[in-house]
Amino acid sequence: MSMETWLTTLSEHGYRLTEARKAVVEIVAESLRALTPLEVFDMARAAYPALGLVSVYRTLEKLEELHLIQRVHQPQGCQAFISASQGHQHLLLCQQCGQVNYFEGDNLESLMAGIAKQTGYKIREHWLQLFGLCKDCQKVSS
Amino acid sequence: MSMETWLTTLSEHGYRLTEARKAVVEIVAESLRALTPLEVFDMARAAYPALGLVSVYRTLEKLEELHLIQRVHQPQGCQAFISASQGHQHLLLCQQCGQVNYFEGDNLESLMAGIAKQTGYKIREHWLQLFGLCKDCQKVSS
DNA sequence: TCTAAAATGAAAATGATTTTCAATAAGGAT
DNA sequence: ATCCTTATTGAAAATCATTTTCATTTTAGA
Repeated sequence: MSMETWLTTLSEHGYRLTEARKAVVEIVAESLRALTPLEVFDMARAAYPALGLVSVYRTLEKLEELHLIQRVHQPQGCQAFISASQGHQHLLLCQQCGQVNYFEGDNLESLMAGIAKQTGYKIREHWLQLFGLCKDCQKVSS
Repeated sequence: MSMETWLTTLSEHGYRLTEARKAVVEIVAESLRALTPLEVFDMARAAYPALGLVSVYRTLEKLEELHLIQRVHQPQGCQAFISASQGHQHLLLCQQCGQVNYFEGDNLESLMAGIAKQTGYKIREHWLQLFGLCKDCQKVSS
């Protein structure tokens, strides 16, 4: 999804299109890896120096609320965000360069049904994330 | 695993057995749900009122290093810890009462092999967590 | 344009975690 | 049992990320 789609979505939900928001959206929508609020701040200030860190937090909050971005949980921390490619809710992260890939995990249904039966739980949500090395980083580190 | 096993492990790794540590270990080893440092602090002070919050942080750090506990990631936050039942690295959490269950996810191997083939990634680690309602909480909330 | 309301950035407040440090306590050596 | 080295402690201060407050600016619809 492109920057323009995000801006339209923000606008459609009654949020105004400001310079601060455009700068933040531009960075996050285009990034291939998960970024922390501070990283977004630093990168977005290149295009809009007056930007305040507070506006980064506030914009990320709204983008998350609109499901345009999602929080990425990692052993090193859970403050980073990445574009939320609709439908593909599972992540594959490169431990070297941080690049994020999405994949579908349909085969999980039978596993979850089995667990539900075994434990008596009613399962309502699941998280699956894979960590590894992308094609490029395998070359470099080996 | 019992409190005694944890204390023995700490000792075997050169860590001293202090009252502060015993109080923390007792609470965390016995808990069926993930606890935050502050929760551990409050609960452990019942047994050892002189306990400082700093010692809770330091003890949790060591228990994690020894793989006796693991951090639990949830939409609400990622500061809580639970006993790390060896071998069963996957979690099943009740969204109502917070109870944690463990399960094995062997069936994942073929899924991961498929993703690796598709994407060219070398997968080195994975996280799988299920969220839902335990048997008891299904009764209550319905 | 004009105007009401949303959004801003700076500064202060908050909350969690980490560091510093002098005092204490654990546990191996005696 | 006692001593002695050193890990560990709790309190206070420092740090760091995030949130709140607030006076000012900007947006977008009238």
